[in-house]
Amino acid sequence: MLRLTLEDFSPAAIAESGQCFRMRPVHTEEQCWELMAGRRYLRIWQLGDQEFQFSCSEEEWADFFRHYFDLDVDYSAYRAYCLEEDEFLKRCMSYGQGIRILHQDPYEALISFLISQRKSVPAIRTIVERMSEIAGEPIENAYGSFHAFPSAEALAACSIDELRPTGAGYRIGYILDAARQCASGELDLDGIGTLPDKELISVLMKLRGCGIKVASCTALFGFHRLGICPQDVWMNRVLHEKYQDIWPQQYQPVLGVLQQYMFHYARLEMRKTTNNRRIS
DNA sequence: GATCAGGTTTGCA
DNA sequence: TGCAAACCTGAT
Repeated sequence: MLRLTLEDFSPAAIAESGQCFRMRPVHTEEQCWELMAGRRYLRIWQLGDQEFQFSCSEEEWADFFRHYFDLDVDYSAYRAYCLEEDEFLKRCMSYGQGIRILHQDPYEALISFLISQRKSVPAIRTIVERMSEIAGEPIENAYGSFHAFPSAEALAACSIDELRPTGAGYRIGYILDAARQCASGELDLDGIGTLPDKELISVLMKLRGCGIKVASCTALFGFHRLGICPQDVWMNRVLHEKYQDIWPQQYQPVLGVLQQYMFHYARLEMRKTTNNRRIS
């Protein structure tokens, strides 16, 4: 158990920001979240604005989770890219204060975002959870029974019929293809980690079911390429309505981070205004 | 029950 | 090169 004061950290915003699918509120406890990252389990309690308690040891924090939450970086440096006159982005950044771009495992990100196509966040969560139950290693701890994210080898060994109960539908073929390529070494995710952004995206896009959106999400959330901005329908609407279809040049180096604030804001605003599909 | 979902592939002009 | 239809199924 570990207690920390963190200035720019919001489990609620991170869990809802659509970048990961295995972090969720624990409803039986106040201000509490849990997550699986690979085979690691973590529980987080928010005790005050900046006061947190974590279920891991100091060693596991230092070795893994501190980096996982990108806490070695000061996000005010990213927010400083905001143009003085950009009131919209200012509102998004204030709204999403505490968002981090996680250092997720590239393979986990790839599989998760292959599933994400044409699916809502709750549906993706359900599918990932069931996939883990079917092919992931069981994990027992003081908080209950869980399943690790299935390894590429475990997934590759599955048949389409075994994965059908996940509800992933036609995406199952995409998942199996990708898992088999990772397991066989045909696709070396560690190896392509050194490629420049554009080449990384184009290698990922050779996978079946991996178009520009899924490749961009994998690059941003799995490879931490902060200049890459996944353009989905929400971000297209923001880009069109707020930026006349062109991102400000100055934003390019950290557009992925700025995008995350905008996406989070736009998604929750849209939910409120069902009649008027405009973002204010 | 209908409609849509944070897309991609395929087929056809 | 551009566009629409088809794809599976859960969530609302």
